[in-house]
Formats: sequence, C-alpha cells, structure tokens
Amino acid sequence: MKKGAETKFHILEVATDMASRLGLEGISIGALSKATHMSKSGLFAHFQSKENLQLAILEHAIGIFAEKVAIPTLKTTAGIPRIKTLLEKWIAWSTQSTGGCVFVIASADFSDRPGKVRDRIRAQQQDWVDALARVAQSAIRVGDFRDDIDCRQFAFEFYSLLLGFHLYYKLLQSPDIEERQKEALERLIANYR
Amino acid sequence: MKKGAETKFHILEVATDMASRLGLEGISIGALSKATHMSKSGLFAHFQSKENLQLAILEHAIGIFAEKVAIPTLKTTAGIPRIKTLLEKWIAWSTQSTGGCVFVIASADFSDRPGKVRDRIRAQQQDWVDALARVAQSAIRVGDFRDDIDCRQFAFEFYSLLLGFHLYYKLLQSPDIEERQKEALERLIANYR
DNA sequence: GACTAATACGAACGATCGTGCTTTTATTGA
DNA sequence: TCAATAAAAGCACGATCGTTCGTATTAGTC
Repeated sequence: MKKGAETKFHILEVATDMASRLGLEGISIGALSKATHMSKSGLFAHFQSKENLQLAILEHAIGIFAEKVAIPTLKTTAGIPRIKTLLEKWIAWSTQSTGGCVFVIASADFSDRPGKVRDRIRAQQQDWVDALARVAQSAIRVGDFRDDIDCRQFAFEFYSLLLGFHLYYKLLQSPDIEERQKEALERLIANYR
Repeated sequence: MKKGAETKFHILEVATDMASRLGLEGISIGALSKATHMSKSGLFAHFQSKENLQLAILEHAIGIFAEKVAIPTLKTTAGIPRIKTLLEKWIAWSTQSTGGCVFVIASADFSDRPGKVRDRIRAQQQDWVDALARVAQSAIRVGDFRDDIDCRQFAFEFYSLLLGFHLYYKLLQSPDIEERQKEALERLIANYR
C-alpha cells in the first residue's frame, strides 16, 4: 500500500516535467514509461486510462503550484508587495526546468478538445483569475488600490502580462523581457493606485 | 500543373482550420486526408513529409494573416485609429471559426520542440512584435504618442493583452471579455499618450 | 487522338499508440 | 516465516502513426 503511492508520485513528477515541455497531449504512455524506467503496462496500471493520467498530472501540478506560488504569496503582506511577490513566484514557477507553465501550455492545447481534462483546466484557470482578483481586493483593503476599481479587470490585465512574458521568454527568448515585465507591472499598478 | 496547386491549396485551407483547433502537432495525415476526401498517400505526395506539411500550413496561415490583419491595418490612418483597427482585425482573425489563432496555439506547442517548424513560428512571432512596434512608431510620428516612449515595450504590453483575450475567450469563455479588452486598451493607450 | 507527365490511389511497411489479460515478483500484516 | 495481497512485468490486441512503392487515373501538349 505504501510502495504504490511512492512510485505513482515519482511517475507524476517525471510526467509533470514532461508535460511542461510537450504539453499534456504530447505525452505518450510509452515515452513516459521509458523515462521512469518502467514497463508500459506497469505504469498504465496506476491510472487505468490516459485521460486519468492526464487528470492526475494536472492535479499533481496544481498541488505544486499551490505550494510554490499561491500559498507563499498569501503569506506576504497584502497590497502591492503581495502583487510583486506573486509575479516573482509565478516567473520562478514558469521558468523552472526547461519547460514552461503546464497550465499555459495545456490551456492552449485543450481549448478545443472537449472532455474531463479541458473541464479541469478550465476550472483551474478560473480559480487562478479569481485568486488574482482577490489579491487586488486585498490591495484595496489595505489602501494600496483605489476602492472604485474593477478587481476582475486587474486580474485580466495582470494575467495577460504573465502570458506575454511566457511567450517572450520561452519562444522568442527575449533577453530583456524580465525588465519589460517589471516596467509593465509598475505602470499597471500605477493605473489602479 | 494547375490541378496540383489547386488541390494543395484546398488541403491547406482544411489543414489550417484543423490546426487552429488541434494545433500543428495535433494534425495527423490520416485525419487530414479524411477531412479532404483524399487518400493518405495522395495527400502525402504533396508535401513529402509531415514537417513540410506543417511548414506549408504555417506559410498558408501567414498569408491569410497578412491579407486579413496586417495589410488592412496598414491602410488605415496612422496613430491611435490604426491601433484600434489592429485590435479589431486581430480579434476577428482569432475568433473566426471554432478554433483560435494558429500562431498562438503553435507558439505554445513548439516552444520546446526544436526544428524547422519552431524556427518558422519564432520568426513569424518576431515579425509580428516588430510590426506592433512599428505601429507604435507611426503613432509617435503623427503625434498620438509621446516621442520618449519605448515602442517595443508597447508591443509587449499590447500583444500580452491579445494573448489574455485569447485565453479568456477560448478557454474561459468569459462573456464580457471584449469590453474588458477595450478598457484595457484605452488605459494602455493613455499611458503612452 | 496518342504520348507524356502530373496527380491520385491502394496496399503495405515498421513503429508506436492506448489498452487489456496473465504471470511473475515485491511488499505487507499476522 | 508464510500466506495474502499489491505492484510490476510480459505479451498481445487492434488502431493509427508517418512513410514508401508500384500502379492506375487524370491532365496538358503535340
């Protein structure tokens, strides 16, 4: 009962890394079994279907994301400092290892692929923008933002910058994108102050 | 010599639509041949390899993009009107049919897939952000933007908003995203005015 | 209308896909 | 320590992948 969960965890670690490079759809059970030094059937038995595997990877990634981004951010002081921390944590998350943010890649991949996987990604992304809106809300509470602003509008503009960063960093490999990102955030914050 | 080019064009029309839904990597020659009512080998003969097919699809999409977005935009009066037209044209482009913008999806897919296809996408995206910077430059020329701004910074922030729109529209299916987009653009323009 | 080249097709290749079943090997609790 | 159980491997399946080849059909040229 113990060993099983252990291997499953290890599989998901490798799979999550693979998914951050090739996307959830780009993963094959054969390739994953080789990467984990297991037999295809032995690995498969842990998930019963590929869809379940994809869902498990998502769930695993969501856990890591909470641990590395969401929770640490909420521990910082509310307002603008928290917003800046959030940006830093997210950049660290999406630039770790060779791949990018699993959710960004999966979002593009599954927008037009109906099923449980898309539903889960959609829910995760919705949670994420809701969380961003709450961060703005807390900035209002402490007086860093005006109280007549639209928190969801802030969430949209903030997340857009992250998506832009992701493309500039990963595909275009623009060398000065971190500075651009910082400057854009400064201006964004100024608009809501 | 005529018939061949004709079928090839038709294949690319269908393939481009398919790629806007499933991504360049999600396309299979078998599925594409069924969608075009051709035999697998008959279709394959037009491209010699899958990589060539993907490159041809990209080239085809680039042509459509120029025709429907880039060229019409450059025919409008320079400055803020041109920027607003650009936004409209791009939204029309990326929301046509069921799929999304081929380049956005392919950018996410191929960031970590080395090869000619990635190189081509990267070049296209670089051209695109360069074009955006030139639009900002022309806004300076006519006096709509200050002359001390960073055009590439504008390109980054503008494109980020498009990427955000793409996700909100396609995955989250947010009903009020067009208004949010408009408001974000207003603020963005105000920052450079 | 015949000849030639372009175009499309059918069949098959080896490889890999996701997924079952059966057997062997590890792990566990008494 | 030993039986009970969980985990992993082995093997095979039908389907599909990208690709090749030989053949048939079409098209354009004289």
